Amino acid sequence: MPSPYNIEIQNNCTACSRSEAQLFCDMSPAAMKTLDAIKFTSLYPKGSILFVEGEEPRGVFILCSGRTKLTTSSSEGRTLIVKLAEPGEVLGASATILGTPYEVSAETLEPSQLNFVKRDDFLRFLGTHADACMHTAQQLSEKYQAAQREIRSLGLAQSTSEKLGKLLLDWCDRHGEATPKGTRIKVLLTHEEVAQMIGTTRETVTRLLSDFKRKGILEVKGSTIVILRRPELEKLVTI
Amino acid sequence: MPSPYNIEIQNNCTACSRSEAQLFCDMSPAAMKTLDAIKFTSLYPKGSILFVEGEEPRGVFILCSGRTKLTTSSSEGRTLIVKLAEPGEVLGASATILGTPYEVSAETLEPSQLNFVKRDDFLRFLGTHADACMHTAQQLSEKYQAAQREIRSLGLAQSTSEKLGKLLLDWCDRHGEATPKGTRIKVLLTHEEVAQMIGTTRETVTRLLSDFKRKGILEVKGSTIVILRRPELEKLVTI
DNA sequence: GCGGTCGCGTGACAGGCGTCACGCCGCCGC
DNA sequence: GCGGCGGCGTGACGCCTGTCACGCGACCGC
Repeated sequence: MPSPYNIEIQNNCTACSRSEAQLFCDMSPAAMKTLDAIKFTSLYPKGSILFVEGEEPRGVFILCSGRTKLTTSSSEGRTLIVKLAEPGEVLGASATILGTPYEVSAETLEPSQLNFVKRDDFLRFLGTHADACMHTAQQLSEKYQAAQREIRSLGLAQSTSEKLGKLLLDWCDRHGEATPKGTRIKVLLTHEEVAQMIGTTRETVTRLLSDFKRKGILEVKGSTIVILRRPELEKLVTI
Repeated sequence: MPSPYNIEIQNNCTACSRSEAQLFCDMSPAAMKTLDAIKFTSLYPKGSILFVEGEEPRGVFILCSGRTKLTTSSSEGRTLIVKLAEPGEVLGASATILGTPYEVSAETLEPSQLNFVKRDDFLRFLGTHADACMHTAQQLSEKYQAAQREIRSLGLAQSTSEKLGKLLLDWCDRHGEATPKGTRIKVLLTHEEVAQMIGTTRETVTRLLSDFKRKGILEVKGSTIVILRRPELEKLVTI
């Protein structure tokens, strides 16, 4: 069956093939059944805004497929990309659990499938399914540790090139494809967005990438980057 | 009974007077009883190191009294103070839950009472007491949100004066005492440590505080600061 | 009393990077 | 084809702030 946005819809968590891999998709059959009953599955086009920083928490979004960027903005309009969320992650959990406003905004970067669970349903779900609660605690622990790494990177880096280098190394490790020449990564973000990930400006990102090219550390072809000399890059990143 | 370090020991969580106020100290009687059975209460002098970034997780520390600083360090020896933990907080929970290395180091800033719970005991405790698991999820949510605020502050601030201003306003709201002249806060950190909280150097902190004094925004007497013109300070902080 | 240590204040200097400005290229709709 | 637009490349300039250096006062142990 053809579906909008060209992605395959998975309507049934119990039968979802991602079960083994993803943290939140790996629970007892009873919990899965309850989750199936209270969730609302939807497809969102690229650029959909799931929730906005400061809103009262309506509930959680479970990311099934696609990628979502989590951002926070200053009153002057500067934006920081806090995290790129990937399938299996739960978005808005902390705000939903505590009843405090969403602390970040969430926007899909690609056409994505998400399961929405209303706040009341989610809290009742956690209260009645011990393993779901435990899974949520694990998810929150991971989110906390990821945030901690972000703090390290933002707070301890000596220079912007260090931050950019670290980001590239991160992407290599998580999405890189090995090639004879080096590791290839596909950057689906604009320079502007890369800048927002490391708290700098577009111009600086452009200049640093040119620097790296000039030094023979990497190669840029359209939206793909090939890291030619990883050791050189690692030398720059001492965090 | 006189105790070491001049603080009052509370050996019994069930009878602890902090019960109502603190998140983790407010659970069902059954859970409290179990917690009492598995915890080890100790007093630590100022400067005690509870755990170090990178260590395998031995378990969690529940902070009963005193303050603890959580830090992370770069390979070059630069240190960032990630958070000042206060009574009622659980330290090391995320690492303990996930079985990953502690992501920060913890060191007491004052003589402190802590309850230690071994990893196995803690995990079993969460598995068998639904409300304890829920409380932990709430704790983790709070820690995550605090980390998120830290990211905002580090990543979106335009200048160091903005970060210092924000820190001072934070302290005012949380520990400030109103006086006729303004809000008085007691800074129990050295300039060096303040610098480590906002990712800058001691000299810059000294200079900025002098600036603020010169502008009549605040007054420094030893380790106490009186904020005289809060609106001025808020104008500097636009995050 | 006195040397050592620790925390604070301040000056000089260099350079990284944010800001502004402009030009180029590829893509899209009409 | 062509105008508009979004994304990228690059130059000039200036400020913030990190770095190094030195001095001063407070406190402590001997």
